[in-house]
Amino acid sequence: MASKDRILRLKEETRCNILDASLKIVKEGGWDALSMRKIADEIEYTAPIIYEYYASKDAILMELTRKGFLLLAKQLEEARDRHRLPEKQLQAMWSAYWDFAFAERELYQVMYGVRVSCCEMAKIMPESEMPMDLIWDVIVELMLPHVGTEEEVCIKYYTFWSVIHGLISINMVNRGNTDETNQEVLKTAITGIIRSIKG
Amino acid sequence: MASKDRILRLKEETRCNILDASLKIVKEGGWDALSMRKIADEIEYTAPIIYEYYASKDAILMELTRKGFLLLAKQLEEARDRHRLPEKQLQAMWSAYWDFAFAERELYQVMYGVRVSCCEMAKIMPESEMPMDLIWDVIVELMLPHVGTEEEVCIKYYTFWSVIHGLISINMVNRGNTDETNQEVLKTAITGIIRSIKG
DNA sequence: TGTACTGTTTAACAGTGTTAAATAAATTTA
DNA sequence: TAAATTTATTTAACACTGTTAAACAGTACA
Repeated sequence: MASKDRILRLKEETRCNILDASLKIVKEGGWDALSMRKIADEIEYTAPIIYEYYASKDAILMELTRKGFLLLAKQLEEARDRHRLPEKQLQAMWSAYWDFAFAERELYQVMYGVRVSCCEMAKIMPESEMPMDLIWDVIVELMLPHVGTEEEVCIKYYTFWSVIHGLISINMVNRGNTDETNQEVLKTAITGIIRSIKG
Repeated sequence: MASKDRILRLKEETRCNILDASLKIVKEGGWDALSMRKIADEIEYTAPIIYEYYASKDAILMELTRKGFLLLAKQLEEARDRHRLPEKQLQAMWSAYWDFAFAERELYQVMYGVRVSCCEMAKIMPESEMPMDLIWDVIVELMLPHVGTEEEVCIKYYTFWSVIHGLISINMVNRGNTDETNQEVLKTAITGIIRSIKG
């Protein structure tokens, strides 16, 4: 009867190995490199065996996503418990959130649907800078008569873009908020930043 | 010799048809549904013909990305030209940016690497709400003694999250900013929002 | 008319997720 | 212990993916 336990333990271990192997492959070659056969190679089995443990590739991604959220929650709690005042807590928590995103970059990607540049050279594409340039100019004008340094304008620009792009991403990937909430968030953020630019 | 022109015109048209067909397929079934054979079906050719016009599938995505940036830039310009004051211009431009993202949702996705929930049920996963709950609570506490409504807290939360998630996405998908710039943007935004919460 | 060239398709390769059938190993039963 | 049954694992296959090479058709030119 103890052998039943041992077998169950072994099964649980393989289940875990599959996740570990997946993450390893992704860390080495990105999410596109992840395939059932490569996972099988890594755990020294053949592909169909994986289906004894997970119903599909999606189920594996799902489990990794779940683990990601759990880990993030844990780190947020730890950050919170390092402080007493709510404002300090919030600051520490968002800082922990930021650190998590880059320490566990692959998990964050699958958790929030951030795809790393589908066509690699999108960054070398001059057209991709046109929207930025247009808005950049208006920010510069808004700061007049003070002539902002490149760094200053850059910070303003990215603050704007982050709010908008973040809100858009969240609405696209997850269920969306109500339209009113979105507009409220946008209005609050944008007018806030504009005020901060004008001093 | 005019026939040469006609043939060139036809080629240009097919080049364009390929893009149109691609976008149509994506709008109907999402980016995963896009395949060379389906594009070929749509333009009533066989798959290898596409390689006479685009070097690879990636090249097609790239061209769509380019068109996206051009369209976005155009709409930003139009928004700007509807106003005179820089602050009004900025507001209109970001509003146009927002509208573009959802009017041309597929283009926005390929432009900025926003993948729509890889494993569809991530939203039904209770763990995915743990990080939000943790931060939610601290925001509520920060607002004390005023007891915020659900809507109020929600707006604060999403304002925070948008800034952070937006900045993270941008850094992951494109080339990153310098660390100092990131930290500056983060600090500015977070302290700003915290201040606005405390009134 | 025959030759070169261009447009287009068929066939194939290597890869993907996934499933069904075949086989090997272990366990239970007689 | 030997046979029967169950479990673990693999091989083979299907339908799909992007991509390429070879075959075929059609047009233009000599």
